[in-house]
Amino acid sequence: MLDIKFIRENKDLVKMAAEKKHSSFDVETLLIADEKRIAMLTSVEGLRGEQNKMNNSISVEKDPAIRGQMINEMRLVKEDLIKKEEDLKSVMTEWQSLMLQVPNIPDMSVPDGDSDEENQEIKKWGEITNFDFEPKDHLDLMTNLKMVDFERGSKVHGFRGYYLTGAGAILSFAIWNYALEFFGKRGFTPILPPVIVRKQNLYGTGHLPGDVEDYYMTQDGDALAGTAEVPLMGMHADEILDANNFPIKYLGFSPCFRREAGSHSKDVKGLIRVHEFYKLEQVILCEASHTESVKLHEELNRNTEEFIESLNIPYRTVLNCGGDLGQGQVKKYDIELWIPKEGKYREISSASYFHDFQTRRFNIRYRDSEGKMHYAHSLNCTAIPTPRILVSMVENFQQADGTIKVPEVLQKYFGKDIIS
RNA sequence: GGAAGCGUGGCUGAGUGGUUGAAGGCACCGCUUUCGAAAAGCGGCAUGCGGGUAACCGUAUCGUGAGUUCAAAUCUCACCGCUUCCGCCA
Repeated sequence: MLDIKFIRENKDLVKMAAEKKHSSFDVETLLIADEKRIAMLTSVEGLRGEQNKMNNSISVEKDPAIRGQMINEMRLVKEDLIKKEEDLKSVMTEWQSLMLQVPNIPDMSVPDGDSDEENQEIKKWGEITNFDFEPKDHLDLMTNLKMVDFERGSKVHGFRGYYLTGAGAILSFAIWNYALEFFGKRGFTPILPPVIVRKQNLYGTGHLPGDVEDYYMTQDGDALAGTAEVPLMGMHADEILDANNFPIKYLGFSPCFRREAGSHSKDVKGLIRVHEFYKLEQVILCEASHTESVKLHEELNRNTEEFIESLNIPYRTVLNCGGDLGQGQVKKYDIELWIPKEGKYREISSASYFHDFQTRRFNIRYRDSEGKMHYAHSLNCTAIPTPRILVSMVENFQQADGTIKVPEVLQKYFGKDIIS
């Protein structure tokens, strides 16, 4: 959500934002609705004013005859008011629905482009793994080592179902424990949030109204969150935060549910694209300063890069193009890990900042040192997704005999240095 | 699942139809006093929207939504949330 005043004063910017994000949103439609809204509001408020004034006179009037006459007069005003209020309400409904579709303004540094194919590589780390044998893909490797069971996974869950078994399960716990320690050292408070969330939280983060098809819903109308970002942001909804605690840093750990509607032909095999997975997610709330947002955005992304570096997996970082940005995102980096068998990098992390786009929707505010109220800024970045991280880990660290070396930093959590 | 109660500003807590955006207290911010501090005294202190250069004016907001009424924090209904008791259960 953007400030309507800002939209009015910067309609060209909003128009450019929609174009850059390849959104069909038309700012002119909103501005017309807004003019109507203001006109109706002014007229309704005028009538209400009249009513309030008269009501005050009625309440001090002692003479029953005069009083009765006044009340009768007010009946007429009320009829008029009811009609005007109905008109206002329908304009408001249209206005609100349009307001929810306004895209946030992307940063100047965001490149043009239609899809993830046009994201710009800004960094490459590590040597691409060379094998003196024919490497296997993660399906074969993990199935052979009984780390994963896709057949029974789809028997029980259906398409995209999987079981992590034995070493696959233990390795996941090792990663989670290591990540908890790694990010804990960087000032993040670990949180286990609820994942069954009210829909309003998805509106808050900006996932709705855009992506309705992507969510599993319960019979009570709640949604299963696709990321801990949702409950972590909802956590402070309607609160006035103490600015002394900024930046607030949370490390959420949660199951993540994605219907993957519309991606049926993509990544049909393996652990890249699944309906449920676990993710550690970094979320930050900070003061309303662009500079601070930018600084923390770099920091968040760097945290995950350093985490991957400590695992010694080759990666690259891309700057996402306009068409690959979410509605509320100002700028985004993706971190992609090298997948040897596919011969390409695959996304495992996404770092973005939103300015006050989300906090406006969630009504998360704070007072500055002068007592003035502001919406906080929000940011988030994947810390580590499992099992997706396993794909590149097992493929990169496989050996000729089909066993897998455990990254050094994980060994103390995994208990062994080889998966065999 | 059954029963009862509750939901007011940053916090606490009055307020059951009429000049109530809402008493009192705490916290916070000024000033007085003090060498300084504490204490005390005086004053200030909600947010959104619209208008105005501004002082300010109008309007809305007492969990949410609908309703009754000339008028709702106050009455009615629904929903949401919380608390307590009983039952059930991982």
